[in-house]
Amino acid sequence: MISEIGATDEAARPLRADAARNRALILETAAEVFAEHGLDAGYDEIARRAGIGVGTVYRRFPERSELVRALFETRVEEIVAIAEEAESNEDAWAGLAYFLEKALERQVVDRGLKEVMASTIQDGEHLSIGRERLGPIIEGMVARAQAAGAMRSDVESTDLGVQLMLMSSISTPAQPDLWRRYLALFLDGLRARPDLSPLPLLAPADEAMHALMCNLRGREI
Amino acid sequence: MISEIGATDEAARPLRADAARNRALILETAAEVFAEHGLDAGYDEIARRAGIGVGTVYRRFPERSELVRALFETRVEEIVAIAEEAESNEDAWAGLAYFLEKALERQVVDRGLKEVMASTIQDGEHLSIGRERLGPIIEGMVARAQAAGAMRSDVESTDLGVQLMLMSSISTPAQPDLWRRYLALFLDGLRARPDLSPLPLLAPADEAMHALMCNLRGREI
DNA sequence: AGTGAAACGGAACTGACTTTCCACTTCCAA
DNA sequence: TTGGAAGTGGAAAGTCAGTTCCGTTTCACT
Repeated sequence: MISEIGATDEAARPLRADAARNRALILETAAEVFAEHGLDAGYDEIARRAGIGVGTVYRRFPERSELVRALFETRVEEIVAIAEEAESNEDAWAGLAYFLEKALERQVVDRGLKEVMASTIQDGEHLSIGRERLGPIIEGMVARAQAAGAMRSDVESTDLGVQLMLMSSISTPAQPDLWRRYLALFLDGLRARPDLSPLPLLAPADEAMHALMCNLRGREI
Repeated sequence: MISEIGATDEAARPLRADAARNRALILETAAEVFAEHGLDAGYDEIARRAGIGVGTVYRRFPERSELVRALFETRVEEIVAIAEEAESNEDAWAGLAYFLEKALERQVVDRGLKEVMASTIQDGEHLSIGRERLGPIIEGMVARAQAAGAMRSDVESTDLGVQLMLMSSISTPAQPDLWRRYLALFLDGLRARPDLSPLPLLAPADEAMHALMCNLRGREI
């Protein structure tokens, strides 16, 4: 309740001009670094690229999770928004395909986002956003696509989650879009067909899916 | 060309009895440790579990790659043998499914093996085994399965390699066999169908597939 | 302009791992 | 049985990334 300049978001005391400038610089640089190296990237790499001291980064974001939250909250929201947009498509199958494509477009090029999406539940106290909201939306679309006879009836929404995370690693410098090939293949396998035998085993439960996602990129919690 | 006891494999000078005993113990223990933690597991963990000193492990296997080779050469051969067995199946589609299943059964429970299979080319000078021999066999089966009209004609053998590596990460403590579900789904997507649109993009080249596999589990080279 | 609080940079510290080294033990051949 | 080469265990040294600390600089307010 004090002044106007440099007050970035949560606390009440405004930052000094140089501090605010550096904070913005850190966010900008960290976005790049996390995209390349994931959420475990060293603060010193961020500092080096930003041309500031490590101490400055630590002072502004003593907890890594604060930095992660500041960077990825809106990115996760964006993906939720994509899901909501997809949901509004009358053709649920098309909606699902759209969601998978747009989500992958984002996750493939940003390793940090991929890791955040793989957590997005009780990650400390942060980012308990994504999956809780995404889950029900995907579930609804899956149910509608199955009811419409477009999607085989023995898949569940967690199956899509698992495959989404797997496909988000499929990219090489030579063929950055390679994931599109496997998305197409996956979607073909998802279609309802008269002659399919039912899938073996149960679809993973939500927590199982989460555990799996964490495994996929070494990250704990 | 000297004696008989304790001569383990390559060099000519035999090991002393206690050294030979420890070497066997190291191999036995390292197999476990690598299966759990992958090829980068610390020598100290191996030593601790074997109840010997770290120095002993370093003296016997100064280069990690020697240890890896000693442990995994036969395991890789085993997988090549599975491929050859699969190849002998008149029904190429069934052969491919058999190969994927048996290879996954082995890779899923052994993180070390998974990593070795992801390299198996110019890994130092070692283990230049697997893919060079596996590649042509899979290619042949794919071609035959396509000629027989069982498999869609727009997939290639490298597509199978990519998916094999991805699926080998799908396992949770609660559902260790979960990969079987996604293998079934993948195979369904692989079947020839009159109504499929062709897959987008080119299948990855051999080196692209290799680069991808390395990415998948942080391991370089 | 002057002053004190805030912020800065980067050297120093920390702790986890990896590797080497060496005083002591074990084996084996004479 | 004994001499000495081979082998052993684990402490010490070396690495390396992550974090803290503090002398110096910058800012904002008077």
